Amino acid sequence: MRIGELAKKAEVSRDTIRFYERHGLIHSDVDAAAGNGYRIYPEDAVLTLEVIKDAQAAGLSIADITLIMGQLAAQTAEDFDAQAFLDRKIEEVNARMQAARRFLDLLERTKHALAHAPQDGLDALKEAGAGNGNRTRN
Amino acid sequence: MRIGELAKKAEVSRDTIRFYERHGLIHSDVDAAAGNGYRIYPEDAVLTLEVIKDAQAAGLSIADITLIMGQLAAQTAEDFDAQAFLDRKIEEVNARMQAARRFLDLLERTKHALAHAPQDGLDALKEAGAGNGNRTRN
DNA sequence: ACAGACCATGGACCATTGTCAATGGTTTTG
DNA sequence: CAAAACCATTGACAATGGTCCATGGTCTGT
Repeated sequence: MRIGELAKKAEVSRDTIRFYERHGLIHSDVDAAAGNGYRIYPEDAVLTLEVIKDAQAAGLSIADITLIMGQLAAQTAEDFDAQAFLDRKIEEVNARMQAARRFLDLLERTKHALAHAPQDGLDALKEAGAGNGNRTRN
Repeated sequence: MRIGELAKKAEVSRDTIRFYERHGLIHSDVDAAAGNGYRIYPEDAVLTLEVIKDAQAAGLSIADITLIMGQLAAQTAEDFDAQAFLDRKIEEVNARMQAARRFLDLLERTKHALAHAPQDGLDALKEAGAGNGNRTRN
């Protein structure tokens, strides 16, 4: 499909697609038959773009995602590196999710505090870390 | 405490603390007694910095965090706005966590695929979205 | 055939989130 | 007391993740 269709389906801008392509995250090839220089993207590019969104939400950089999407394909034998890399990323994402969970709790406590005692909505923030046994410190 | 101590305790750089302060995320006042222009930070700034880290991991921008940390304190009566704002942020964080969870699954499947059949570690990526009933599309 | 929508390429531009360097003063410590 | 470590302020620099613009070609509907 052409870039506009892909952009619409994946709900990203054409420019974003081109940006990702420049960074090796997705690929296309020129429509040789048509000879107009237009690029053709495979159907699964939609899926790829959605995975990229998820990866970004998980806090990974474009560079990381490129490694995962691309370098993994080119496993010549350094699967050790790939495994280690994946393990590191998995840990990172887990850590980030735990932090996000803590923050979500805080937001919710703040919201309820605000609903029940509007005069000091900051109490939840002030007592952050108390009341939830989740925090694993250092 | 002074900036260096805070930086050490919260494990961020002095410059980061100053950056946050310029953006209204944390506050200090000049040590009037000493008269040397040094700034003094309250003890709970350590906690504040940790909350900021969590919030960032949850995907919030400095501007958002500033709103939550600061504007909430100044509830003059527009608690409606504050509630709505919190609700929006809570939803955002939830969405991001779900995305992160999806991506984490993908990473783990990729890892196992790589361990068991090194010749095509990309299979997990290719079948992304299949096999996990989590995805709520559009 | 002509307007309006689409495409490519290249480079400029932007916001966000810091980091670093320069300059000059203060405190601590051996 | 002198060096090392700390502090403040200002402003430049940098990486990341896009977005926008200019230019020029192509396609599609009427």
